[in-house]
Amino acid sequence: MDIHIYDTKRRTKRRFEPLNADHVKIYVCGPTVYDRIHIGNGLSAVVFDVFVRVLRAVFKNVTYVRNVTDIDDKINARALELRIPIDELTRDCTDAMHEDFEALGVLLPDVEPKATGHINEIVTMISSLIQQGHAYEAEGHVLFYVPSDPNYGSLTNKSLEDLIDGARIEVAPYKKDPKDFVLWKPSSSELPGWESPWGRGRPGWHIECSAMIREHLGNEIDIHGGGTDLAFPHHENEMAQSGCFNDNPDYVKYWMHNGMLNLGAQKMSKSLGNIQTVQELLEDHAGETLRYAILSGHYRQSLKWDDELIAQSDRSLTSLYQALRNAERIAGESSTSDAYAQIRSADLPEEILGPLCDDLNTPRALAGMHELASRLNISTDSSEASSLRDKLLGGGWLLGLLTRSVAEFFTQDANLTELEIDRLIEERAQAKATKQYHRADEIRTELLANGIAIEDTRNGTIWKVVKKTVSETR
RNA sequence: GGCUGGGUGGCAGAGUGGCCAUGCUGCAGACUGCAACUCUGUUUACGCCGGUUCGAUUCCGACCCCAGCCUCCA
Repeated sequence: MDIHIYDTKRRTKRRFEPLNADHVKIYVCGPTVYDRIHIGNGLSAVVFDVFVRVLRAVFKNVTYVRNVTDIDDKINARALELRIPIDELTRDCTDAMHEDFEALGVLLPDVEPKATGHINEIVTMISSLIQQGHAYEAEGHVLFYVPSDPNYGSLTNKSLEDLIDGARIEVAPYKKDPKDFVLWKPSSSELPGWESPWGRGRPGWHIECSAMIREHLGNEIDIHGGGTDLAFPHHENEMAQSGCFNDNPDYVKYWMHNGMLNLGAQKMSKSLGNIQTVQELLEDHAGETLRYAILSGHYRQSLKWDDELIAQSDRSLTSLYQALRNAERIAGESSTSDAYAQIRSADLPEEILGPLCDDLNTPRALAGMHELASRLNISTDSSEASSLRDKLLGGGWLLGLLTRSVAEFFTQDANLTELEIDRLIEERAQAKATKQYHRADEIRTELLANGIAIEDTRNGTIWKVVKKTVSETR
């Protein structure tokens, strides 16, 4: 199946043709680790997680690299504030990030390089850029000389004049051109630093990615991803460095950028302080619910994040699990979508894979999931139900949803033990049999007070945990 | 100011030159002892103004509004 992706640089949707169909290479910018990640970071990770699942369903061999920026002035400041060593901070934050990603159903990338592990490669690239006349040393800094790159601005369609007009940054006196950006900067003795031809120092942010891409994927890659807020200046600068280094400004064949997650009318960002961490959201919501909420919008659009979105997502996700439960009744034992990890495109449901291949249209893919669920709910034939269930789970695998068993999903956070619940349900069944409906309703009310809702089916009574509302939680 | 991307029914959110998106919610029925679940049906749409067209939410143009980027950010 063909994949089409919107390419930020060409500003159009293009058919994806890999450089080498036997080996697809994708690089995505991960977070800077100095604190708990927020749900906006989670969005980016989830989006590219789904995209890589789709790539893997279509291509045999995919290498997915997602970096961790572990050297940065904010990290230094945060470590100082907490009075802990810098490497302890970045290690703890990276561990925490892995926990949060896992809760969101994000699989590990093939390689997760850290900037600090690539200093040699960084120094090599900077030296070469200096030699080629694209960079220069000044007062212990090495700067990229922007006017030396005829392609500068071509990723984000910026003219050099516009950049000067809109410049909000103070121009350091040692810069030859106000647009020049730092490749290497000096470190005082108490800051992390490495010896280099330009003295002890540390790399600038943009050069890290150039170096890690080259080290792990080579001089040319198929796809480069990240948040749209990284397009300028981060990716523009990275393109300048790598493009000049290789003399190939098109070393990235497709640029993909996810939209921002908004809290209220504004982008969620650490500098604005309007963030919700994944950790705190997980206190009240299942990671899978958060993932559904993220996928409910298209990845290039900004997503308005609020309690209503989460509540709707939770109800929608529940309806998918309910269909799976129906399937269990008709077609017998069910499994989780994890069982579909190795399945290739030909065996995955067209209803879900099709939309995902069309520039990762997750809202339409979810619509496809619900259409499958509806067909499952009206099905009475066990082989048909079983086939629909397989499709639902296959689609679930692509989206990273339906990873829990039906039993697990409906019994999450139960207040009573299963034994107690079963005993009460049995008592209610007897009350019903003898038409003591008052007692039967009493038991139902009692269960509900403990967060257990029951449903009578022709095969007996089943139960589930009802979600706590905000007022009940407090 | 420049550069991106948007404005769709109560909410979220796809999509299309003429026909059902989908989910949640509301309403009415079926099922049920009553509920719940499920099913069936159903109301309210495409920012504004022009143009092209037999016909535009969808194409073209102007305008208004929103978000992102132009500083660190996913």
